[in-house]
Amino acid sequence: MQVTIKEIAAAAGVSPSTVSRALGNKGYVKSETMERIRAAAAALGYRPNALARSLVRRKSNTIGLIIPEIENPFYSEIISGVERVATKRGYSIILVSGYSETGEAEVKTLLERQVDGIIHGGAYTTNTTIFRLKAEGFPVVLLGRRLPGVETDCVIVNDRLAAYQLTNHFIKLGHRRLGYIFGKDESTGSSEKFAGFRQALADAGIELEPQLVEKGNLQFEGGYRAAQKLLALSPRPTALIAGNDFMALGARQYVCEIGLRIPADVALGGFDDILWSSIQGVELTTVAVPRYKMGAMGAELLIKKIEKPGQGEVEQIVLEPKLIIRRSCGYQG
Amino acid sequence: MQVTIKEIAAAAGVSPSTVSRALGNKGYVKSETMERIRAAAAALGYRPNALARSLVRRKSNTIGLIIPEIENPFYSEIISGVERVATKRGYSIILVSGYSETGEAEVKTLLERQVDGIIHGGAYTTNTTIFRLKAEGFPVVLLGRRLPGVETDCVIVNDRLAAYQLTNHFIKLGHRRLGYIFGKDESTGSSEKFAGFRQALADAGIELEPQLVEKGNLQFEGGYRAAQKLLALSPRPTALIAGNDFMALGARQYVCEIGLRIPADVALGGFDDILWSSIQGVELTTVAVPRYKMGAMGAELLIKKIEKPGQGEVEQIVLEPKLIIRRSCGYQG
DNA sequence: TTGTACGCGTTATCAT
DNA sequence: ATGATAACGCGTACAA
Repeated sequence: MQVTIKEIAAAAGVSPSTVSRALGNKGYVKSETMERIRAAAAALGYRPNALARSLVRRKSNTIGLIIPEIENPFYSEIISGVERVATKRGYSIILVSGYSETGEAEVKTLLERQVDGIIHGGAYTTNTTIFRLKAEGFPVVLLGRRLPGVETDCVIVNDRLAAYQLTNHFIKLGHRRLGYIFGKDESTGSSEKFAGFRQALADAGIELEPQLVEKGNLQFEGGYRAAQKLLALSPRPTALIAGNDFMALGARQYVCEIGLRIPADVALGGFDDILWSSIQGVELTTVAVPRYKMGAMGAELLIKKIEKPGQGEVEQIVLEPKLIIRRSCGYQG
Repeated sequence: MQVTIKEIAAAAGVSPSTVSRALGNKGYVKSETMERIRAAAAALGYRPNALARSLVRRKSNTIGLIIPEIENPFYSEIISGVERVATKRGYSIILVSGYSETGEAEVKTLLERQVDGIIHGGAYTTNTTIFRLKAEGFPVVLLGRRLPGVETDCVIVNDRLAAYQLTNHFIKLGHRRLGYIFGKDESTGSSEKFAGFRQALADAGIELEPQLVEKGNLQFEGGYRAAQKLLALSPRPTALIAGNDFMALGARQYVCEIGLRIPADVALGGFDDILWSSIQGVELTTVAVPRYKMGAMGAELLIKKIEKPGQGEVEQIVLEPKLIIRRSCGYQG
């Protein structure tokens, strides 16, 4: 059975409200009775009921974390960052996966559980639920992506710049026929990267042929299939750039299977700098995304919005990407 | 402002309790008033307050998930499995990381939040908190490891068998001088695997030299350093087996760096079959651990314990490992 | 079939 | 410095 504040009151010979004050060190309470209460609480093994507390305080100290595809290790560090900061600031996190496009059900659950705010780890542009929340003034922070048309608080990376730098690097290495593996229409990150890619080509006076762009859906499989199509073209592209490392590795898989060599026959680039990309033999040139930091700053931002509501200029934190040059692009340091 | 059951009652011209019954379809309620209430609720945008509900029901429909090192992608799929099942069964999950050895603080938070049960994704043998919980009859399910001395509900893999099969495979390929990279003392999984390793050697009449065993702490770095030491021995071991793929990849990194070839100069084996292990060029021979399934079954088991308490024979679900033979062991299919 | 009254465990307000 | 009281939002036994 649960030990409640009442039983402590009885044991210590005081009223429940005094116990509440003593344990929460609010208001005045004589240090002597304080002791008695503390002792009784310890003796009985008292554990405050956060539910009851949240109910009366109208604040749960809980934040909802929506992650699309939890099984995708890309999100591991994001979750870690969020968790660490949240814990430090006294918040617990309720984790849900965002498989559905609108996120209707997930958000509903979170709101019913009275979360104080929501962090969304990969909202699609089709997500109207987030839109509504924002309109109601409910604290929401987006990670990695924005919702076009709505100014929402978010922590993102400068995807366009990232893509520009990466593409530019390949161009400088002499590549003029670059295949591009696009992510997903509904993700602003994908569009931003593509924009950066095009810009780099344009600045170098290279015309982009439409058939050099394939969609990969952000998955390993998608990268594999996209590479299949791109490498069937003639003349073959001399380099492939994928919208994330996952797809780049999928492409790599295909390239290896048909016996081509990276980077001799096909150079390869990606985005994110997931752990795989660095290991011997893979050594993928990519753009590092500070995932842990993104999660951590997202949590900081959300908590700030929760605790200082109203004075809400929208904050959009833009992290700078970092080009990581490895063997797959053919560059010899 | 929150829309409560009272406001619906007022809008529909009934009492709060009637609304409660209508929305929860308990007890009798005329279908006509039912309609009125439903309509009012929808019109006002009613959202039940799970906190209040949990308080009175004395059940939160929430489970705590403790994961050591969330940023370790090994746990991604476990989390995914737990999340999926929990959601389907109407439970939310509160995620905490288990950095501290005893897990004292994490568990305290979870209990205060009134979780109905706890899933622990990697309890160390030093964890006395879990021990206490179990003693109190609180629903707890362990994943991947057991606590020696206490019979707890858990979902594990047959680590000993896994190690036996893997080692045996190497022995059959002709290796007699095997280096072993041990995980972590506090993890029963590590000890079990080591036991399987030794057994395989013994059955083959190979004596185990102590210096052929190094500790790797389950991390990439640890694997790297262990390989450093093991490969400095002379004669050099012809094969290395690591307690998990992470360490195996660390070892691989070192092997590559000093210019040795896998498997020609050194064969390599691991455990877990994480995604990396399968990619071209790595192709690590390993033993697959069904992580998603482990999480999913763990959640099923815990919910079962929560909903049918008392009739508690301890259930220990043992999943069978699966040997995955790839290039790194030198076997030519 | 519906309403009344109370309790879940806690905190906050206002007396004392 | 402490205690009585009400309230947070909901569920339920009991009465009507």
